[in-house]
Amino acid sequence: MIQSHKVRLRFCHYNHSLYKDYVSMRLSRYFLPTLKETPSEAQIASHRLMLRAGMIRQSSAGIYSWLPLGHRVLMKIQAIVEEEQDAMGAQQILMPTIQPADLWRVSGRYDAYGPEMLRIKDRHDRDMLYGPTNEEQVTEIFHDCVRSYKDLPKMLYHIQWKFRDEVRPRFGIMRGREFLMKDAYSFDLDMTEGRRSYNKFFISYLRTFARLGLKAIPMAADSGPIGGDMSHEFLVLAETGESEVACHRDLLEMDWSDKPIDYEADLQPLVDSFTAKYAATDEKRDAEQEAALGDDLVTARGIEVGHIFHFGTKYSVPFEANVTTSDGGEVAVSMGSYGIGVSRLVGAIIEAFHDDDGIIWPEVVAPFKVGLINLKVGDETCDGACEGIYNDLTEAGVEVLYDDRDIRAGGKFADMDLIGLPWQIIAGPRGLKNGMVELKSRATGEREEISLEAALSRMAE
RNA sequence: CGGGGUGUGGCGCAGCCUGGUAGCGCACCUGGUUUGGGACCAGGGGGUCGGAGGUUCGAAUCCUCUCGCCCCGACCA
Repeated sequence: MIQSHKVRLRFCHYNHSLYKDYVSMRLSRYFLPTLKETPSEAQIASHRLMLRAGMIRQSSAGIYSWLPLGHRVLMKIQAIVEEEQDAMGAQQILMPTIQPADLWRVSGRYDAYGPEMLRIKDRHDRDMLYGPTNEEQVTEIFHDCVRSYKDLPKMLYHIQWKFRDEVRPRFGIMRGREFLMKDAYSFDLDMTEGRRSYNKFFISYLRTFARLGLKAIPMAADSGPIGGDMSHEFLVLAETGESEVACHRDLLEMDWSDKPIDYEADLQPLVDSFTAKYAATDEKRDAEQEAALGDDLVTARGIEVGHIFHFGTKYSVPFEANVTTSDGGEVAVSMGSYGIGVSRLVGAIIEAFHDDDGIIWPEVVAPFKVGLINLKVGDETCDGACEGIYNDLTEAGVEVLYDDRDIRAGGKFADMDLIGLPWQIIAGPRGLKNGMVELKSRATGEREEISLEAALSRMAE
């Protein structure tokens, strides 16, 4: 019943790295506590649907447990983020969630950060904190381990739970206090080299979000103390976005999901082709430029899913993260940091893909590819056909969620639409008499009556 | 952190104003009838009404304090 197949995803936020086979499932055994009614606290679609689809449960304000269905999606998103980070040359590490306050005293941020930082004391009465980010930690590691310009450039990333004690968490996991984030850090000899790293992340982010089925628009962001043009936010357009944004229509048309990128080539022209076009978050909008765009102007609401930033020597100086140069001198390395809100992406994807009946997962992150509905459990023909479909698809490497529960058809349809698997195979006694099943696309709602064999080969493609 | 709201079984809610010992729908369990878009009948289990103090013969209900959660705003991946 449970068989290994080619769908492999990596778990990485545990103590050891391991590969896990994602398997098909029988709904009668699956932990999927769906809700018919909407919990009153959920205001926006993604929050509502994640609770109703049994993906998450709230623990306290802005803190959630991830149930099997939600966890699967989260891990799939994480796996795609990892693949794209690996592809651009970043290396995965894993830093702690709990950090010593002393580390943050070096950069001065222990006092600067304010009540958003969750502060803890250990049994020895030492000041600790639950990390809201990891610049200090990674810079210390770099300081300890790297001496020479010959070791540069380096790009390190990790995917870890972070905590920011938001005054007002909201929108479910979209703005929780605890959240899963990919953050990466680049180390270069100088700003010029730093820009090369920055550009790699810029392009890599376009690919990552495109692969997830999202249109994420890079928009100039406040670049802080360093100034210049080396900070961008990536925003997904969605009705329930937190801020009003505007951009050139052309930026909506980009699709990087299947374009090969040579990360060692000069990426500047590519980056320029995006940054040249107008794109602004609400606080950066410019009425004059927008008027000039005319029909090419698009305004919408946006969800920030990524942020890249070059900050030079802000941390390398206090941590003395220096390298020797080719002429025997010594310089503090030039650094950048690059974030992707992994858990937030789950919400962002749902905001972008849902209807009144439920979620509509893009296939790449769908918890299962196919939902198999047995319309008459207990009927020999139906049970036999469904077992066959279930086993054949699973063996072919297709993830199937088989609704073998002995409940009414309406409940199965409703649950399947709610959890939003891309395809439904509906098998009932009526069609099976002639060897036919229904294949329904969740996205279009289209249903076609096709032979059992055709359904199998279509899904196994 | 300012402003507002809310807390009654797993979920959604009524009861509170006008105190008399807790109710409805869904879900759950049992039996039966049903069975292609969230069935019906009968029976059943589950709640110290967020917590503490007070008023009273008596408090879900009135008073005081407190905690949780949600919404608007400011702030943020």
